[in-house]
Amino acid sequence: MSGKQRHPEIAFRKHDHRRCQRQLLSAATHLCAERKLRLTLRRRQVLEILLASHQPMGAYDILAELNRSDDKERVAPPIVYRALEFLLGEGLIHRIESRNAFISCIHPGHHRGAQFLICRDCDRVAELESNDSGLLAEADSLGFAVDHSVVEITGVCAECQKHDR
Amino acid sequence: MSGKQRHPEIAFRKHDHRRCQRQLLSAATHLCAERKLRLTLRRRQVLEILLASHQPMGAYDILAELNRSDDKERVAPPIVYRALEFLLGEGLIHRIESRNAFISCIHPGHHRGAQFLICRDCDRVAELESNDSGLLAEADSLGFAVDHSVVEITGVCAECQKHDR
DNA sequence: GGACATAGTGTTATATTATAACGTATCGAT
DNA sequence: ATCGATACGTTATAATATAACACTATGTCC
Repeated sequence: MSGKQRHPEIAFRKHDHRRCQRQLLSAATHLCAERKLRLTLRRRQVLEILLASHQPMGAYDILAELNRSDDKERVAPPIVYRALEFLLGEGLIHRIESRNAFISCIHPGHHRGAQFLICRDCDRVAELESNDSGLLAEADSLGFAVDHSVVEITGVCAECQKHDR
Repeated sequence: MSGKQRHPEIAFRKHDHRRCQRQLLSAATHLCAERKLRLTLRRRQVLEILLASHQPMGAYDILAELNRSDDKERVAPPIVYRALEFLLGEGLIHRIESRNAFISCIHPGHHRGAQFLICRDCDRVAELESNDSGLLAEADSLGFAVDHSVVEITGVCAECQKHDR
């Protein structure tokens, strides 16, 4: 499988996003098949909406997007939240706590907490995979059993700094 | 000034909390005086409520607490949110993003982002002060200008692990 | 010490984010 | 074909947060 390595700062660079999207959706499909899970219509729709960009989206933005396409069916919040819950659980998306928002994962299926650089100008988010070992070691030395870690760094990305702020 | 050093895991240990509280309130008072800021009634009340424990509290919990004491005056959400905003701005409290909650800072006035260990059993929160230099270095190498960092690690504290879960 | 500008408060209303509860539909196994 | 389990659809509502505006207190300039 070629082209699978995605560098962390992909969101901050020009890239063939169509291809990126296709690959990630395909990865999700395979992952669900392997795990014998159902990537149902709603789940796939929500994932596709998130895959359309490397920007975090609020649940209600996703909802609006779902309701935009067809002018017939209107869908209610629980539909979206349930799909998000599933996708989070399988490591296909992440939640950005500091924004109450959700974003597609660029390393689908890796459960271990990622780290995010969030540009406050353009709102793009880079997903890093440092092993924040220093901190985890410190937790360990205090006898603290780590479940999950949230690391979200806000600032201004290189691109936006060029545009003079 | 004696007894000023507070170790990070203080929340997870028995300690003279009355004293801890008194010192932190006094530190806040001095800090506001130095900075020529007003630690008004509402601000002090909210800070005191947060200082009463090392546990994060939601804005509406704080509100309820404010409204409990006197049975006369009822205060509305903006009062609380404004006080919280001030206290956050001066580094007297922190926001725990993953819980939509607020907690008193054990190193008042230090603005740089702290790191938190959050016990999901007892809800106590330890405030660390690692320099998560690895991550910041990585941000830097991507040309990303860091503003603020959120680091929240959820798990089970040593104490709660003893109680067999 | 009165007039002014500013910062803080009080109040109402409302926006935004998230979940409870319950009935219906779909899927997969037998 | 039936059954149990999972997912969906729907209504209502909970929990968190802010907008907007009038009023009050504080500091400061003269």
